[in-house]
Amino acid sequence: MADEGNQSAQEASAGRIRLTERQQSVLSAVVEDYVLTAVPVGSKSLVDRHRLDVSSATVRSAMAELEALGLLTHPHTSAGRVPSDLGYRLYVESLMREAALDRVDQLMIRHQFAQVQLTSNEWLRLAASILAASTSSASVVTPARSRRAKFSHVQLVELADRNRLCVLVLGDGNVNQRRLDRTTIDRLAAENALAQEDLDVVAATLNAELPGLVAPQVRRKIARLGPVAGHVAEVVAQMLEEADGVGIEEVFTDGISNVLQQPEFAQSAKLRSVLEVLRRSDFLEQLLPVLSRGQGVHVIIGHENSIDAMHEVSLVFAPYGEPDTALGVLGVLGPTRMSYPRAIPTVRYLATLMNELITETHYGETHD
Amino acid sequence: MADEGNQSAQEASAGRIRLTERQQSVLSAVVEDYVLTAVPVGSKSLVDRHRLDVSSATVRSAMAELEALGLLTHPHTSAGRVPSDLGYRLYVESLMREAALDRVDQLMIRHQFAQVQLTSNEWLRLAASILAASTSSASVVTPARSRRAKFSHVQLVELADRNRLCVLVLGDGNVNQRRLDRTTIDRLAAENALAQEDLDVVAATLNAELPGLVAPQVRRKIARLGPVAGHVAEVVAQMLEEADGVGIEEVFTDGISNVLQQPEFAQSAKLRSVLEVLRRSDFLEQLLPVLSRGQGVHVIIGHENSIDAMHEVSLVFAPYGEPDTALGVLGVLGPTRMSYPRAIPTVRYLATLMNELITETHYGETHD
DNA sequence: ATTAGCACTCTCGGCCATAGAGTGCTAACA
DNA sequence: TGTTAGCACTCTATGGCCGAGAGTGCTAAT
Repeated sequence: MADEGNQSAQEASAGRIRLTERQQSVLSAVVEDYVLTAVPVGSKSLVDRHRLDVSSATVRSAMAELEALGLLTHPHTSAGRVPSDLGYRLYVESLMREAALDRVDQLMIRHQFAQVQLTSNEWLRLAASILAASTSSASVVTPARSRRAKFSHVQLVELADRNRLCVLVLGDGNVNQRRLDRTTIDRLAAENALAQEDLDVVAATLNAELPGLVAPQVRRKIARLGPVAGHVAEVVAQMLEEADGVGIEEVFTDGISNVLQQPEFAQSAKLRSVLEVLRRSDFLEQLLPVLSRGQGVHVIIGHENSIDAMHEVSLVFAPYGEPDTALGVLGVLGPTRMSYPRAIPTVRYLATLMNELITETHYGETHD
Repeated sequence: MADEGNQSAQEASAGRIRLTERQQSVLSAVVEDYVLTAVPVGSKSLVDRHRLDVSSATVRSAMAELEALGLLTHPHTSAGRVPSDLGYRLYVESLMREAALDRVDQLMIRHQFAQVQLTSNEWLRLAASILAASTSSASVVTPARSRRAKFSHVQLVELADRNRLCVLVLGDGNVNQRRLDRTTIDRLAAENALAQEDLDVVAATLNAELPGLVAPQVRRKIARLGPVAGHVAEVVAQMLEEADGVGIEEVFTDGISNVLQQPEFAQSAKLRSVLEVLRRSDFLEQLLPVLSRGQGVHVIIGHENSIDAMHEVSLVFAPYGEPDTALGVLGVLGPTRMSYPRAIPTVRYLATLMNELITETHYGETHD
């Protein structure tokens, strides 16, 4: 029930597997115990913890069946059972009872956003921080960006000396800035257009001509804008092109130390490669196909991930924003042995919350 | 010779210690070997590596003397010697032969900055990335910020629906943005001033009245600006106040996995607390006193750091920018066993480079 | 279908012995 | 007097060994 895209190429399907009542409850119990303790769980301790009214022998045979189905594994002959990636998958898809996020948690989260008037970057930072804290995992949040940046507004600002700043507001509400380069400055100087008043005139021209346009359209207009405005429009076009290419380098991360804490990453070498990937763009490209699969929370467990370095971790994340205007991703990264029943509702809630913030949907002060 | 602020309260002084020629070369050799191998270095292997034309017994006695002075330590009776924090300090201050950064490295770094037209945030990101890569440590870069944010320019932008964006350019060239809150929007709506033309008028008013002012001065002017402009000025004042309080939450970090790689952090628990500190503001407060001590590279080794979690790491960093207008910090964080002869020139070079970028000093295309 | 019983397997911790690295000391030496 | 060779000593690291404990899988009984 957790996932709407469960038949995808990369999220292995556990759809075909039919389990008996008993197998289901044993698998659930194993997953839950293992998530909690990080220790392979044996038949004896299982019946102790979960008041199953059967003997350990019965559980043992159920475990053997589950292992034959590829849902559990055996670290070694005389150890307890550990869920396999497929086991987690089945658990997430059909065993886990998923509830909406706790009312109290919802309020607490919402409260933090209401607390301060934040700029959009700080929303992202806050979202990352909340995700990390309330799932005890690492979190990742990307800004919501339009796939094709549109011009909305430009402003040119006089700074000290010969420095002039170009502030560009995009159609999705994001703001980019860049200092004008020397050759552009020279051009402006040649036309005697370095003073703030002159800059305002240039900006006004662009603001009249360019709104709604994407980079190539701006480029096509450059010739018609005259030498000065045209030169600035060139800069604007460059900025739009850059904005198109990205959404990647601006990733907000938090809670890495939460993951370091987990016993499976005690010998830090494993996490190292994961961090490496997190920092680089590869990993977001990995998420892109999922974005196209639309709304909802997506779960990628261990080896389901196409990136080798990510074979020991799971991702729970969701897109937010609106596909046509501005789209971002947020989610958490933890060991495969993470608490999916906790992570999934949290990610879902944060995604809807960010949706609201982005579209400013909360007309009234509805605090729930 | 490395440090201009070596007599500070927190950087323990090794100034009083006089060493014989032999002691000096032994200490240097121990530090250099240990930095390289991470293994306690014994008298025998020392004479082998560094063609010292003395016997191991001689080295042994020198080592014993250095240990008595508190410059070397003994993990246990029959292990080799390891430099103490004080040992590193002495090495850094007077033994290490410090050269400027390699010409080739300088060019490579400069080339990367010249490569693309970057926005200022991407400069910071790039600086962090370069620092991390070329010192194999974690790096930290904060944006250059004025301690008192000054108003320079504001722009109000119409977005979709009832969303209006306030873009504020500060005196130091930084740009902040914020979506106008509901009550401000209502106020504008009441005065029928939601259209872009009306917004431009409001912005023009503010741009005429506020340039150069800091937050409290803006507050004092609010009453005189009329209902609409006054309300926006209120928002501007808030934004200025926030900008005053910070410089902290915006920290660019890179290369954490470099540090994870080091054997001393193999069992990740140690690094965890360091990361925790890095993420939080405490650590920058720690650096603030150093900023006031002025230009130059500063080194804080292990226990010299007042933060407990940092007792196993060293910091090498430098301020950049101009004290009065915009000031930032950049540097690296690594195990105390880091290569100071590599880190110090690199940090120094990056600081001067960022200085140039910030003041746009490179008038010509001087590529060296 | 479930369970009790049992033999079997494997890990983990402790223990011991050994090898090796390195020290500190002392006595000889230049 | 500073340097060196030699030597006894100490401590770690490694590997082998053993026993305890946990857990399984199988079988026979219910």
